[in-house]
Amino acid sequence: MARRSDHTKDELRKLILVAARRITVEKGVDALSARKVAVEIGYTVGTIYQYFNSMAALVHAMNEKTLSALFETCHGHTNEGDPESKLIALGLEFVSYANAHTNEWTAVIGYRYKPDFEFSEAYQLQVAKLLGLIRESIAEFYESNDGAMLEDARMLWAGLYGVFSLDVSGRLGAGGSAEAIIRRLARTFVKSKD
Amino acid sequence: MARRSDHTKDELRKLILVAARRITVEKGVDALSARKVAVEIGYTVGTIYQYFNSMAALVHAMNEKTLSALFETCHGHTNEGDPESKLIALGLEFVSYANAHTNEWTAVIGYRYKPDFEFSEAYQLQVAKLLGLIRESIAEFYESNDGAMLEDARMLWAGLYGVFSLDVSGRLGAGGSAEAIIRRLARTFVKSKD
DNA sequence: GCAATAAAATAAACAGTGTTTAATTAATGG
DNA sequence: CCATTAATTAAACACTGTTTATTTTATTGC
Repeated sequence: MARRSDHTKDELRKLILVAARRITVEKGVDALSARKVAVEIGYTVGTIYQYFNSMAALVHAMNEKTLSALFETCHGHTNEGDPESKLIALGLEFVSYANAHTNEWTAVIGYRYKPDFEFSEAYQLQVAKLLGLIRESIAEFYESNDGAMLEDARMLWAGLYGVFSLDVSGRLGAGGSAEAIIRRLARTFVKSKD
Repeated sequence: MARRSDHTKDELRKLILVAARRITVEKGVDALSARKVAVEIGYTVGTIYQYFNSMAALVHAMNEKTLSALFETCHGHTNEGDPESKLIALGLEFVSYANAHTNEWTAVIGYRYKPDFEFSEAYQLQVAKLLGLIRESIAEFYESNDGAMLEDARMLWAGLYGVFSLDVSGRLGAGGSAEAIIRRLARTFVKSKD
């Protein structure tokens, strides 16, 4: 069997990504392998490599979609009230998404790319969009074109990132709750702006 | 060759850990394997498994030592001045350690244990000690036995953790500097306490 | 419609991985 | 010195990512 035309290139690419996601969701990103994907879609390993140069590239593409899904979930749900409420709402959305999609999220924050791996434009855009959500929620503290806003947003992003990294990997330690920390983070930040 | 007595059990355990660290430092934790360790110390794979139940257990033991080394580096260097200075000093020590020992640190924050893996007492103690450093640096804001101190310390720990997770894995994004974020984090926190 | 070309898929291989097993050898206790 | 016990090995199993040559099909030009 060779050069079948069961699927167009686009379809096949999508098939691969869907299968990779299913495996990741069910068994975790460590259980993801080219052969398993191939079997699931009824092709062989070689075909996977025609569409993705490496497993890292496949994971990367999958992760980009995960980020995009997170954005779509949060977008809109976090635009009401004062900055503190908005920040908390956003943070809690993040964490609840991370917990509802543990394995996918573990892939996003935990997959170790080789040092020379280059993140795609599309991927970086998704990250920027999430950062944008944070910026929106704190915008009223700044005049337009205030560089401090971006830096504060980055700080908050790092804070949130730390929380759900620790949370998802079970490293928060006894007694620490992601929700409590996020509330405190938002509270602290807003207070500092008085 | 079997049952040699070239080394005592303790020596051998240490040999394994040292070799594992060398490989991790030089090539990264992804290049670490039981066989490579075995070759480096002149034994075979099976022997490694007599001392560690799994690769995860070996990495875990190595990581514990990395945390301990970080603590020793930071301890003492961060006890002068106002809380903001202390916090910044501590954060910068963390990040500079992480950058000077990228591969070891990547192993600490990036190694994915299986969901049922249990962290050792000793390991959790090391984490607690680092958290303790943060608590010390902010202690003067609280009366003794104030539960808020622990929660604030956890929040700051999450923030720092986020910063060097993003930093070490190159995900801070263009223009973001770990140092700048840490300064801002400390500044923001202290300001919220006015 | 048919031959030449290009493209997609496969099969098979390579060198490695974590982990387990039985067999072997050496040190130890009597 | 001999039986026992414990440490070490060798070998195997079922995987992994990745690359290669080969096969088969679809597409193109005539």
